[in-house]
Amino acid sequence: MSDSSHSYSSHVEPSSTPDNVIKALSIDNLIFGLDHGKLDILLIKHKVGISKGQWALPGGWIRYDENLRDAATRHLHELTGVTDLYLEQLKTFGRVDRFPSERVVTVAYYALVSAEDYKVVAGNNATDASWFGIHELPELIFDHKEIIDFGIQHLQQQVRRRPIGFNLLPEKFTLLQLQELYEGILDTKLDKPNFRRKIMKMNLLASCDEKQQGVAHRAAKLYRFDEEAYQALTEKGFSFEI
Amino acid sequence: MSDSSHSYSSHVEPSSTPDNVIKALSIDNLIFGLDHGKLDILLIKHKVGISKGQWALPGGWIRYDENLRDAATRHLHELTGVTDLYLEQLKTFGRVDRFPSERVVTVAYYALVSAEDYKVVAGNNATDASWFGIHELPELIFDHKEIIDFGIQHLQQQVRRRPIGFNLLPEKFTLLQLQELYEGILDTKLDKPNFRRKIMKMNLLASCDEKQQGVAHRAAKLYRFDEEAYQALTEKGFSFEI
DNA sequence: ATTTCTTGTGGTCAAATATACCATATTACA
DNA sequence: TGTAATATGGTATATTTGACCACAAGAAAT
Repeated sequence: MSDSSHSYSSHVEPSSTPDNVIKALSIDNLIFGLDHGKLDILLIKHKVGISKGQWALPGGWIRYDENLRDAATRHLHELTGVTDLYLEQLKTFGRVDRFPSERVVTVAYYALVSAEDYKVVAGNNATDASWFGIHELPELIFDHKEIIDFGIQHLQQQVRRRPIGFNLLPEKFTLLQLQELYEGILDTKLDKPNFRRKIMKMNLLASCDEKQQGVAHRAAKLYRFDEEAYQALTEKGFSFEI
Repeated sequence: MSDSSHSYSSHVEPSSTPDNVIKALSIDNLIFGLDHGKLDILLIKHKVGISKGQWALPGGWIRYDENLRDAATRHLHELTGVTDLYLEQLKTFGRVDRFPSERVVTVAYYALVSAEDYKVVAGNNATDASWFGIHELPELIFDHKEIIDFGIQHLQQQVRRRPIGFNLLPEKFTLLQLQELYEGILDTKLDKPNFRRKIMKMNLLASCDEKQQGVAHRAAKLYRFDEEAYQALTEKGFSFEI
């Protein structure tokens, strides 16, 4: 691994900062996962630096010849093993005193994943990587708690207007799982028959012609999100809303 | 004026870049105005540097001891004379090749103003500053056109969900002005009676107990946006939607 | 004073949507 | 075979949306 892949936990010793990165500019990733209806966030522990041993969002420096999203993807992979997921820009955080002793502005990215689909392992620059419930977060470095709070608020708004919630579920899911997802994120109770009708009327779900296995009651049908149908509808001016 | 207030047009000669700023990180402001129902953007011409004589979004470097929004506000003031307005973060643009010869990431901010309320003058580091209709934009430096395109799309989405459109109007306005504003931004035609009812039902407008002056027809009532009422409603879970 | 023109304002009605609640079908498992 | 949990369909009512009509107001021109 080259020097420039060091996560920024090493940055607090200036001499160890790789010189092919943009100083004063970093990336932080906010990865949401869903575990039994509970919203989780992926955190890592830095291996070295002032923040060694402390929990943090997975992130690090940006290389001179690297686009922002590429840097985000790379750090996520190197720190947690998570790959193949689409990161969306959240916001840039730049309070003068957010980083100790130096001025560092960070661009935050976020994504939603099905926790069970992603194996999480501590990468080369992390001693630990794991999921935390949003109500059981440990102490975090810098302004990472602030980034998380902003991200949760953002998620609650976005999930109602864009079909991003599906990313939190496994590829095949039941309508009840989907409903519980929305109830979890939005912190409300929804009427089952009405919810089903609303979703089905959108024509965004494709039936898998399969049923749940091994449940102690009537098995539910499995559906998957039909990305193509969504694209087609979007071009016709369709707008998702829950 | 101190060195650090130089807009980044001077940055292309490295030796002239002030050293109390964060290199590789800049600000750009996207200021929307409304002129006779036409959406405008505020542009400036840099006084020096490689982009001298070319139109650009008003922006520049960020000082080490300066928060992002403060930097945005400062540059806007120094370049155009515009002051007292609330800038919102839009997005960060960081394509590797967006800036010539160096790697510069820029944080874009945006705001909406009533064009007639703001006198625009070229500041110390600009030879020119003026409004351009979004369909009559001149050639722009770097990726500023891309920033504008993203901003317009963002505006069209936001204007329907947040009462930000009012910022484009004078303090006192008529309902027809407001309707034309929405028709202009959203590029649609709206039914007058229905629009009025929808707006009035929100209880966000306070009557000024005044009427239009000097018009060749029945004078319309003047209203103003009731910021306090909006705050109160928001806390009760009200959500603005057009 | 009357006309004229543009805009403000109110009404209505059908269609679409949201919401609440009831009832029943299905099926894995004990 | 029963039971429990879930899927699924029905329906009646309130609310919202969208389209359209008609007329009142009032400033200016004649």
